[in-house]
Amino acid sequence: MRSQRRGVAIAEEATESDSLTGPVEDYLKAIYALGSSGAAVATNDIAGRLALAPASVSGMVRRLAEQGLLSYEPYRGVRLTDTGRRAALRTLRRHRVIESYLSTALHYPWDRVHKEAERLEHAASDELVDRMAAAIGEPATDPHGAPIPSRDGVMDEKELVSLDELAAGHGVRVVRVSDDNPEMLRYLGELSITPGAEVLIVSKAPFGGPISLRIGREVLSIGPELAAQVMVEPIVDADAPAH
Amino acid sequence: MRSQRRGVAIAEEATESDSLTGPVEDYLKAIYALGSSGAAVATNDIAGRLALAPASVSGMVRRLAEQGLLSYEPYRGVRLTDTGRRAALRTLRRHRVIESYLSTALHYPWDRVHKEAERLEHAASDELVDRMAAAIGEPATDPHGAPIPSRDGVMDEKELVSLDELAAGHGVRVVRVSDDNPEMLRYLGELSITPGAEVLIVSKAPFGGPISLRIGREVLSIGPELAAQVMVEPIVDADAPAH
DNA sequence: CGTAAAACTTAGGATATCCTTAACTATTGT
DNA sequence: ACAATAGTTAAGGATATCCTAAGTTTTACG
Repeated sequence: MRSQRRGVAIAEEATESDSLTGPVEDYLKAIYALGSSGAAVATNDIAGRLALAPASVSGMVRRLAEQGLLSYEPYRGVRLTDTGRRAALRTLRRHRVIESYLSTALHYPWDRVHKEAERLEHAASDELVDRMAAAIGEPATDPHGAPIPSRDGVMDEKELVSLDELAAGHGVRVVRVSDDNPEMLRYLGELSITPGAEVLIVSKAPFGGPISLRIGREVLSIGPELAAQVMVEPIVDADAPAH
Repeated sequence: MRSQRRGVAIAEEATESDSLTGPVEDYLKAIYALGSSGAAVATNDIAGRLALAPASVSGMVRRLAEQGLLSYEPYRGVRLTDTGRRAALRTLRRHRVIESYLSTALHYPWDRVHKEAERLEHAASDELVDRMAAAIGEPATDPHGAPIPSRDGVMDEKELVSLDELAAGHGVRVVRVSDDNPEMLRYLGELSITPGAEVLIVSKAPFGGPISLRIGREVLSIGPELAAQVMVEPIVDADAPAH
């Protein structure tokens, strides 16, 4: 596990404050997301997620390693360093606070917050993000149910199952949906499948067939592809917390 | 007045929607500001305002002319086209709405809104800016008193005098102060010299001496350099409009 | 365990933006 | 008319990011 440092004298520890470009922040976010399981992240997966050629990722990843944002052993994948993880979480916090703020304070429809936040997250100062968070009561999650990292980079991700993994009969609460497909979000919104909604799985047809759900009095059915995007947890009575 | 078009086939009329980079928007803002008098704007003045070498401006200005954002005759200065003016006013609107929003909705101190807006103005969508403006009641001016262009690019600039141009005895209302010097803004804030404040010019010492002002019950004095940054208008009784 | 497929890297370059210095040219003021 | 001022072109450099093509390493598995 020989370190990669070459002739370059200094490591240029990321200045922490800012100075990260938009694309770099995007790399870090992607690597964070892909590496949540703790394993090293594969070049190809990063390339896939960012829609870039694998060779581009190799190059960028080397630079990020030189900046101390991640550790990198050629052919073995990358892993964020503490500095890199902090930077990723800071960007994630920006993104999600901005999404929440747009939704709550400016009444943005939830299918459009992602795109706007994607641009603003690279331009907003920490102060702005903190003020936004304070103004809307320090929400714990964004409009799609994704947890918002705290100022000092702590985020608690729940273990969740997706709606298509459960058999008929389960009563669940929607916790989170994926945030980057506006059309899907609009559709889910129409169906009232939003974080917090309580859903009963009425039936589930085999071989990729439709899943029938009851939400309040409505009964509707969705395909497994859509169901896979809806993350849920078992319903626990709010007045009688587990244990 | 031979046109500059070279071998390049198309003129690529600015796509109107966006696609302007941050620096380009800054050029347009600068040219707009310098050209308010209607005259052509000198290369050197643009360079001075943006802290660039004059040669850099020559280069950029040629590109902007090719994009149809301004008209440019070498050695004769530049003038914004309608397209260019609209783009400049859009950026100005963004900047000032954002400043106002930060101040009103997020309680930013007025000396810090400029810097934040300077970054956000290049990233915010028109929709965001419009929502911000609506949320704070479509203000007519930003926190420093600068008028906010309307959605469709109309801005009414008043004729103003600066505080150091007036003789003792005048009663005036502060309309506008320059926005880019945080320390000055903090100081003006401490003195309650903010847009809307009513000020009586008590005395004015000659040869660049101090100007003595009464604001409410306070009497204070400031130097001419500072006074030159404070734009005022004569007080007209609000209940009895002029004429 | 050897080899083909998959994953990954390096080499070499293209592109896009914006900026600079140095040297030259045009305009202007006296 | 000519020096001072203003402005221009030429040539190139800094960043930052991406790509294709070709080669190398790892992995899967017969």
